[in-house]
Amino acid sequence: MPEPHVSAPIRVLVVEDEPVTAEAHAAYVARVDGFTVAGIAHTGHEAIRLLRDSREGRTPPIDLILLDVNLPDTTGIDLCRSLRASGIEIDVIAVTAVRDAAVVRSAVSLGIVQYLIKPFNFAAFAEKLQAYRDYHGRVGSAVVTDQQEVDASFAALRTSSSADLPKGLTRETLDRVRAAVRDSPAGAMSAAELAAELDLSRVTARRYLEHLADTGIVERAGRYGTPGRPEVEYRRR
Amino acid sequence: MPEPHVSAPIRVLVVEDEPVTAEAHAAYVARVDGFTVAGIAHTGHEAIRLLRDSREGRTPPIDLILLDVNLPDTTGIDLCRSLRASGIEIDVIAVTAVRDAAVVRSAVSLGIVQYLIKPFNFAAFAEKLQAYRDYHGRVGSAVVTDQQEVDASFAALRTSSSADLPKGLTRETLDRVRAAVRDSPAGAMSAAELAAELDLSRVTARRYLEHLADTGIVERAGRYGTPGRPEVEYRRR
DNA sequence: GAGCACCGCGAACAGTATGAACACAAGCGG
DNA sequence: CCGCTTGTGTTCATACTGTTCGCGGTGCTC
Repeated sequence: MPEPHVSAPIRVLVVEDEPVTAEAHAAYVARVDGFTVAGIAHTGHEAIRLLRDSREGRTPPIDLILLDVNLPDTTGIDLCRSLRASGIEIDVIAVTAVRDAAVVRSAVSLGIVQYLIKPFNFAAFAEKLQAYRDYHGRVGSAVVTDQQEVDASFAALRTSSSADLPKGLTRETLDRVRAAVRDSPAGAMSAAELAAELDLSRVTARRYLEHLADTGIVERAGRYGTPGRPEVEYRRR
Repeated sequence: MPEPHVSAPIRVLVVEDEPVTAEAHAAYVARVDGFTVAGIAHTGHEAIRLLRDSREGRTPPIDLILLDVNLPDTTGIDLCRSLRASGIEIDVIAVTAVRDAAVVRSAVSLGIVQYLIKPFNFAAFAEKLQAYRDYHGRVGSAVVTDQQEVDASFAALRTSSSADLPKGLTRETLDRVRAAVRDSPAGAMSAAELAAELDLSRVTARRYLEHLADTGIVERAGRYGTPGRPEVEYRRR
C-alpha cells in the first residue's frame, strides 16, 4: 500500500562538515522515495548562504534541512535559532553524535521535527524521512478541520522505533532492564541483582543483560574478592 | 512500582486575553496532577514581563506556557518567535480557535509541543498536559542513551487522537473496555481478565486494550514471577 | 424481501517469553 | 590437590500471547 507518491519531491539541504559523511547522507536522501537532494553545505555560513539563495528565488526552494549539530563555525542549534529569529520556518531534522538531553530539549524547543543519533543505518534514516513525508503531506492543505486532524499530523512525526529485537525478548522488559541499569547507583549490576530489582528470574535478567552486552550498550566485567565463583557484572558505558 | 509522581510540579503560565477563559484554563491546569499555575497574562507584553521576572529570579521559574494565539497586542506565533530569538527555550502549548494549516506549520517550526483547538473540554486538555508531562519526565535526565530513548520522548509529545477508532473496533465496545479499565480496583488488567469481566473473548479484549495502549490511554506492563510466559497487563495512567 | 457486501467477533492453533531445576565452573581454604 | 561454597549457563515444562480464518449479524442494493 505504499502509494507511489506522485507529488513534487521534498527538497533537502544536507548540512554536515565531514565530506565523506555528507556524501553518504546525501546518498541516503536520494534513496528515499519522495525526496531529492537540493544541496550540500559543510559549514553554517555555507548553509545560510544556500538558504538565502533559495529564499530569494535564485535557486529552487528548500523544504527540509538535514542538520548536523557539530559544525566548524557554529552549532546546529545556534544555526537553527538564527533561522527562527529571521522568521524562516523551514523544517529541520537534527543529526548528532552527542548524547546530551539538553541538546534534545533545545532541539525540541526550536521546532526540530526529527532527531537522529549518529551512527545510524539506512533503515533508521528512512524511517525518519518517511515519517516527515507523512507529516508534510498532511499539513500541506490550507485548512485543518479539527483537533483530530492536528493530532494526526503530530502523530505522523512520531516514529515507531521499529528496532527488531531477537526472539525471546520483549520491548517492555528490555525497557525496564535498560532503565534499571541506567539508574543503578554503581553503574553496574549482576544478573542476580537485576533479577531482585525487577522481580524477574535470574535467567531472564541474564538474557536481557547479555543482549545489551552484545549490542554494546553495557559491557561485561568480573567481580572478584568474594568467596565462591566470581560474579559477572554488567557495566553501563 | 508506579511512583506517585513526587517530583516538583510543572509551573504553567496561562496567556489568554479573555479573562473568563483565562480563569477557566488556569482552573483546568490546577486540576491536572503534576501541574500548578505560575501566573496569568492577558497580553503579550504582560507575558513577556512575567517571563523576564521569572528568568531573572524575581519570581519562581516557569516551565511551560499555555499560549493563546490571538492576543490583543501580538500573536502567539510572533510572541513565540521573539522568545526563540532571545534564546528562551521554554516549552509552549498553543491554544487557538484558528483552523489554518499555516498556523500549525508555524507552531511546529517554533517548537510548540502541543496544539489545542478551542473550544475543548477538560479531557482533551488533560490528555495534552499528561503527554507533555511524560515528555518532560523523560528528557529531565542529563544524558540520553540511544535513539530509542529519543524516539520515546518525541512519541510522548505526539499523541494520536483517541477519538477515531481503527477498523475492527466499535465505539460501544471501546467505551465498555475503557469503563472496565477505569473501574478496575488494581488499575491494571490482563486481556484474559478483561475478557472474563466483560464476557468478551480474549482476542477481542486484547484488540481493544492494544488500541488503548497505542493511543496512550493505558500502558503495557509485564506481570512476572509465575512460571510460564508472562502476562501483559494494561495499566491505566 | 431476497441477495449481497461488509465488518466485528471468537474458536482454534502455532509461537514464544518466562522461571524451576540442574549440571558445571571458578575461586578459596584446608 | 580436594572439598566447599557460590554463582554461571543451559534445558525444558509451562502458560500466555498473537494471529488466522470462518461465522454470524447488520445494513445496503435492487
